[in-house]
Amino acid sequence: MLSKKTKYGIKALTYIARKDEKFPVQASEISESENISQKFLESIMLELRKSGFLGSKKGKGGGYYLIKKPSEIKMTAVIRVLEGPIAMVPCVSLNYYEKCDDCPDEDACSVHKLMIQVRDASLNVLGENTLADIALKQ
Amino acid sequence: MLSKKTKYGIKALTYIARKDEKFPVQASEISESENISQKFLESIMLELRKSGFLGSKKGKGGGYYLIKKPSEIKMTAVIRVLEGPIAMVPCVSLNYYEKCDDCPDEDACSVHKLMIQVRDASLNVLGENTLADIALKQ
DNA sequence: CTTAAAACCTAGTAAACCGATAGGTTATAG
DNA sequence: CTATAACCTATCGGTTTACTAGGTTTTAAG
Repeated sequence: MLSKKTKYGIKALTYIARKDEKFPVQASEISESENISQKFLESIMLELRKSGFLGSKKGKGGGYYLIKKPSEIKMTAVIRVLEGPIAMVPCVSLNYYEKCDDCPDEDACSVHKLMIQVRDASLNVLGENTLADIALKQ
Repeated sequence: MLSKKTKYGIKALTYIARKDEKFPVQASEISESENISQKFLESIMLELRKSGFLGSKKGKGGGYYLIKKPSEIKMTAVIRVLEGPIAMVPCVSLNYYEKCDDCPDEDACSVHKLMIQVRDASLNVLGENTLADIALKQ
């Protein structure tokens, strides 16, 4: 299951991408429009800024803005930052690999074999989709 | 992330499928061979029996056995029973659908749009794979 | 008939995680 | 100077996860 954090983060990025304006968008505006707890959203925006997706401006008229073009933001990158690994099992994760302590031989493991396929399928979808793609209305 | 419960459940099913013997397999044997806590595994086996994947025999010489042929057991079915929905968001789940309370219009939701694609990709892999496929060694 | 084995059942529990909330501080535009 | 909005830290109740404990029931074998 996708965490609310990731879901809200993607929604916020989408919101900003759809506005397509020069001046920054406030977290309060997004939280109202998207029905997201403001304080919770603030922490997510902060994370998106620190990880290089957003820039910010403090004070009156401040807010957040995209640093890159929506078409250059892959959903794999967003999800890896907010959610963590895309793989369903650490032992098939490309970016967060961890060996299973119970499993002596990965190549013999049926779960491993299956989850590699699931990972590749998900990775394919999330790698093909950019923020620009999902921000398109309808 | 896949829960240990699901992971252990799939490993147990694989173990039984690979033995390919007439007489039942004990939970204790599986727990030892696969490094799974016995009591925890017992509860999983019970669930797999109650959901129609396994049959059981009590007492000495008892154990668990597959009710259907491995090639007839789709991984979608196993995962839905042990893990729950395959979709990453309830609003795109086929078997566990739930409306998001924050989202007024699913068709306009970027997360929805993306997660439908991820769901279909995963469903495709998990629907194509049976227990027979993943139990194959190598 | 007794004993051991194995499934079956119920309850509890420590730790982690999630989704927030509280209560500020800092920077900036007007 | 004041209002605004990002930034930061801490906390917290609820839920889930991965077990563990401690049995009961059924059955094969001696």
